[in-house]
Amino acid sequence: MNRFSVAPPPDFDFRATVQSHGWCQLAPFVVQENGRALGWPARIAKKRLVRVEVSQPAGRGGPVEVEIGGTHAGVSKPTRATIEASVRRMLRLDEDLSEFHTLCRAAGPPFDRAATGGFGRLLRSPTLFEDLVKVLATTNTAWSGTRAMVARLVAITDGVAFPTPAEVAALGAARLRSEGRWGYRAGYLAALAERIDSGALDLAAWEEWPGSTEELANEIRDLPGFGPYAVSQVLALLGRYDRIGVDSVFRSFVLRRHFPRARKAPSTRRMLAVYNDWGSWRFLAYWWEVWLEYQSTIARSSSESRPAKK
DNA sequence: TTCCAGGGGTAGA
DNA sequence: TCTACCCATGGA
Repeated sequence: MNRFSVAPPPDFDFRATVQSHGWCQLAPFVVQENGRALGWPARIAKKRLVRVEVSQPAGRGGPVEVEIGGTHAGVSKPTRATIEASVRRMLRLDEDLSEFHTLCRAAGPPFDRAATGGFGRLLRSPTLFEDLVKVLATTNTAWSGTRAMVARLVAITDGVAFPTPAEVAALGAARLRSEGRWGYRAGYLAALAERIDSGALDLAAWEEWPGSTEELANEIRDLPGFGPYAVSQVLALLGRYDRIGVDSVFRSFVLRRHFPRARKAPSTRRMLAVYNDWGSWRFLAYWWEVWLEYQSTIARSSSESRPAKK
């Protein structure tokens, strides 16, 4: 049996999750038209890969269908369990967003639509290591550079699936720089992989962190190359939304949306204060506004490019 | 060639 | 804690 389904929470929306941010565009993810399905090569044993594709054919609230390809034999129960765990992590099927959605309904338009649309689940990678690497690849580079760096990393290591920490560590900083073109980030990437591969850093502890966000943030901040922006992004991927990573997207968006008439850009503190009332849900409130603007941009460009009806 | 991106690091106030 | 400043590097 190479196909099974997973019951999601009633408000789960597959497309909204897949297209929640840029992750679906990064290798080795393959996204089907308009986020209908998401595929990736999954490692089920040291040397064994299968192709996994997930979708939600029945739409919001319907079952998530998981199809496993690239193998003639049926997959074993443990393999299926591994893949289901990955799918749950990536789509955040176990995350409770009811408090955020309650706040969204109370806030009125346009936030109420975040609740009805099942917004708030940011797509993750199968592993936290992969998420950390991808966050590092977003620092101080254009989005096109991020995509290229991640694609080259996959190409020069595993070639198909996202590499393990051991594979990245074995490559070393010099080749990550020369072949991966990770620039000055190459040293950070190699150090991260080595710390995990050697057992000095246990990412499993971060997934189930019992302490405060502050403590977890300090742990992440200890990674070379992870400054305030990257720490906040990782926290959001770990389900902690009380901080907003200040980057060029944040600055330009908040200036445009909340300070349209400002002669000079307000301070970072003033920009962040826009979302203070959202407390532990600041990041999702901010990202919902960004997401709405992005969706309207897409809608506008597609209606402009659509030929006029005769 | 210049400019800048989904910044990081550090010093000094 | 905040600001100013320098640094890095590939791609448009």
